[in-house]
Amino acid sequence: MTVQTAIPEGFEPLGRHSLPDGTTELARFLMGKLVVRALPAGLAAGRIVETEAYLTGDAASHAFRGMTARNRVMFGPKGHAYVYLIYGMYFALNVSGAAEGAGEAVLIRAAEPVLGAGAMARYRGEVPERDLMRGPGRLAMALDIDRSLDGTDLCAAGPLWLAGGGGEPQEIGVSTRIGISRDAHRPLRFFAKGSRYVSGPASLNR
DNA sequence: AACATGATGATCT
DNA sequence: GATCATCATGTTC
Repeated sequence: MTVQTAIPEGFEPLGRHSLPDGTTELARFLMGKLVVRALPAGLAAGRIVETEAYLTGDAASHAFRGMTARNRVMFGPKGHAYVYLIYGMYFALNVSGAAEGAGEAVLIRAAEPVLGAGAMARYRGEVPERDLMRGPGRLAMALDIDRSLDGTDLCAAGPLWLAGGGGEPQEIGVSTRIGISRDAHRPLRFFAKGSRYVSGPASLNR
């Protein structure tokens, strides 16, 4: 009989077949799902409350000028982690979304801590619980995510994966994306209306 | 609540 | 050499 770390009910990895085709659909689908991380101190998880889609032909996308060493995961099979360094100090977690061969991904911008907030504080410091995962850089810090997790299969129990979540359905708002200049008008950001755990200016979150 | 600024380094032109 | 899919801290309203 195999002994294995127990995964609590509801935190089991999503099957890849359950991920919708289409990266914009994936960005909507991931709202309310869980990001789960196996940390030395135990499992940590957050309920996703904010995502952004980066699509083919999208000048704001890292894949706009084709595949490079950095963005290669965006061109691989869906449901894998694309992790990159931004502004020289922070990491950001994306989920690859396109059919194999095209380069698309969903940026996970913010989440509501649901498990292991104490473990997250080890990497985030003494900040309000609300701010643990509010923003892509903060979320990556809270879950100790860096480039070593680039390419991780998010549909399998490992260091990092996606789970079903559940809980109350969220009302989803749509807005322009944050922090970009090219193709900035496109309505490709999704957020949980009324959630305190969403990042960005209040004016975008209505 | 809104805005300004500095930190800091890989990546690509 | 310019450009960032950001954050923390500061100032001003």
